[in-house]
Amino acid sequence: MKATINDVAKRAGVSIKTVSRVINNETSVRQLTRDKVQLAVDELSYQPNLSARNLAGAKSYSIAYIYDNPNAYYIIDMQKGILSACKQHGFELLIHPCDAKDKDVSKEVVNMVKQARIAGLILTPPLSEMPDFVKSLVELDVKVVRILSGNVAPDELSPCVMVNDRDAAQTMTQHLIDLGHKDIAFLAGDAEHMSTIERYKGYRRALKASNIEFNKSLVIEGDYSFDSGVNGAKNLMSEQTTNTRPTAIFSCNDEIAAGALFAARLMNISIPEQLSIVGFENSPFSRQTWPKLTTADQPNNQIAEDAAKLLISQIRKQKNPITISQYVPKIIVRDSTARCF
Amino acid sequence: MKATINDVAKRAGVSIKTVSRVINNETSVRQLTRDKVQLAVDELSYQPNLSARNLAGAKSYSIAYIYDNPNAYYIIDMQKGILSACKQHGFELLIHPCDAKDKDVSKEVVNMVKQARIAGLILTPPLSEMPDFVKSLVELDVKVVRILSGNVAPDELSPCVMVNDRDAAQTMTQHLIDLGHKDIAFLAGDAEHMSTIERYKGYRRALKASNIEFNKSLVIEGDYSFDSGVNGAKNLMSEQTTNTRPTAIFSCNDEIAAGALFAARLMNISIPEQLSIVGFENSPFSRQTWPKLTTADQPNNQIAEDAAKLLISQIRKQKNPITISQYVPKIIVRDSTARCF
DNA sequence: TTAATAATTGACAGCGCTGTCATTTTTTTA
DNA sequence: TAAAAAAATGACAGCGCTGTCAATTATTAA
Repeated sequence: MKATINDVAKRAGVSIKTVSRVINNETSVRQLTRDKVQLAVDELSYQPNLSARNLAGAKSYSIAYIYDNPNAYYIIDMQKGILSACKQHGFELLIHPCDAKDKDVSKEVVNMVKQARIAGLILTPPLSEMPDFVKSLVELDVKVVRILSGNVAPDELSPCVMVNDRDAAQTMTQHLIDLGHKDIAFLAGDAEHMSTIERYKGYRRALKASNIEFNKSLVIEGDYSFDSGVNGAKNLMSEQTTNTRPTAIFSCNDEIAAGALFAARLMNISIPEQLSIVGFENSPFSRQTWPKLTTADQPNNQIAEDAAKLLISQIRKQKNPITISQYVPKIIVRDSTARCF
Repeated sequence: MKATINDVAKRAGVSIKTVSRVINNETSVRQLTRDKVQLAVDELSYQPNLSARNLAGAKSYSIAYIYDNPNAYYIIDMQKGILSACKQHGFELLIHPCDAKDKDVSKEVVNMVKQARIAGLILTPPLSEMPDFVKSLVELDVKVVRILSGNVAPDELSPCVMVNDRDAAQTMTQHLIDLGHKDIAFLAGDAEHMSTIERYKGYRRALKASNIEFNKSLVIEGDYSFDSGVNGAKNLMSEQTTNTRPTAIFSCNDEIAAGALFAARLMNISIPEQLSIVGFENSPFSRQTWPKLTTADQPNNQIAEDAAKLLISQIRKQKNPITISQYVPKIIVRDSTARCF
């Protein structure tokens, strides 16, 4: 059956406590002893019992992934990355979906953390962007790592893994500019989301870099939904509009872009001949629209694994763990963009 | 801080063991005592420590959700349903993604179950449809509940929650027939998946019920992918084809349908005027295609919660738990179907 | 070389709960 | 009514591990 720490101790000819020291990577174990123990561990393919550890120690070996994100693909990817880090370090993962809009989220999550003796938390947008929420968690006896949009962490509350949407958005906009577009519209996601803000900044920066005059009427407020894309594009492209009609549309995510595509179809505007449209996120369905969407992809799996590792090293109080990784999403050019007519 | 069983015992004026009996719903506790204890439990909002339980008892309070399904929305829904049942019954959920195509899945999962002292497993397609895989798990000391396509469980290996794709597919096909279609094609998913088989049976049954002659050349083999839909529809609708060209296409899922939509666009066939197309699954993007897809929706959340409850009652060896719930997906009519021209 | 110091190692209690079995209380039977 | 049977309760060990602190061994200084 399953080996216990006792079996390992006997086999290695040392005390239980010494085995415990080795598996916990504590100092003050002679190398010789350490090797002996490690050998026994390997031979018995021993794995510490998480329940016993959690029960006995002051430490906890559980981390939780708290999420509220409408995008299932994102969550699944994150989850997989986190799980993989957990497996590597002998941690356990608790999954906790919640509703960011609920005014009691904070209380609810705090309770859950207290109840479950959790060592650390991973937060993704939009939860990671809610300062009060984050603060109430940081004040507990848990480590927190946030995944966020931006170049620099917004505060010192916790280490963060940053996704540089700004640079990606700039590159994306530049792609449009390189195709000869000058009248490039911006279909925003939820205004309070950092991803929207960052993508907007990147968009502006690209225009500026190419000396293209910014036209405020080409920026349409909205949210991260298909309908928002439909309405935004209608707005921009309808016959009655008094604005300059854009020749390209930057959408804050793929859903918005899909909405814009839908609207274009409605108005008999052919894509990409009469209008270029780009998305952001590389959701699976960005390959299943007509035409397939040019979009930006981020390695969510990797990001999540890094975040989890960062969290675990925080928990173990290892060296200098406030490393803030930065990822820049990569542009994927497909069929929804073309040279300006 | 957090209340322990000891606190409850003191407050209720009974022994620890009696509290344990109450919270485990054991018999042979007088109603009066039970009430006293329950009161103390409520007052202290006591929740048993899972680690201690797992460690002390022979029983385990962990169940695992093993999945391998490309559809993230499906997994997230399932997960949420399971989580909700777990919370209600004080169980813990382990998440374990795996790769059904890997020849060592079975070994890998078996190991994981042994390692983690898991009381039960929830399996969804395609894992739930792999007899050898299921068998190797059932032989361990764990309860298993499967979620499957069909009317009746394929075997006695474990209790199952059945999703009646057949009836749903029949209704869906009938919808097409009601619109005057007679030449209805069938774009299959992976041939070995029960969902494909069941949906096919429903399709055939609907044709038969309306005395429509079955035309084998309208059935196209494929898999559950966008590309499969593209190719299938091209095949069916191209100019050179020698077959009857269908006036409607039944696709085994929304991705295939989206592919068919894509192909139709390529071939300048207008939907739904010249061709009706239906999907299956009600994935979010079925609302984001042009035109929006008529599809079939199933209450995954509820299915998952039921499956988890069934599993937990199995674990507790309660009464007669081999209840096999049956769900019939519901047709959602949108814009991709129209009366036959 | 020996005493003093530092580095390793181990003995033991106890985390919060459940299982076993003994004890007490209640109910039934004669 | 007492004795026997059944039901309810409790005492206690122990699940596998970690924390504390004492004991042992190795290393350094004198």
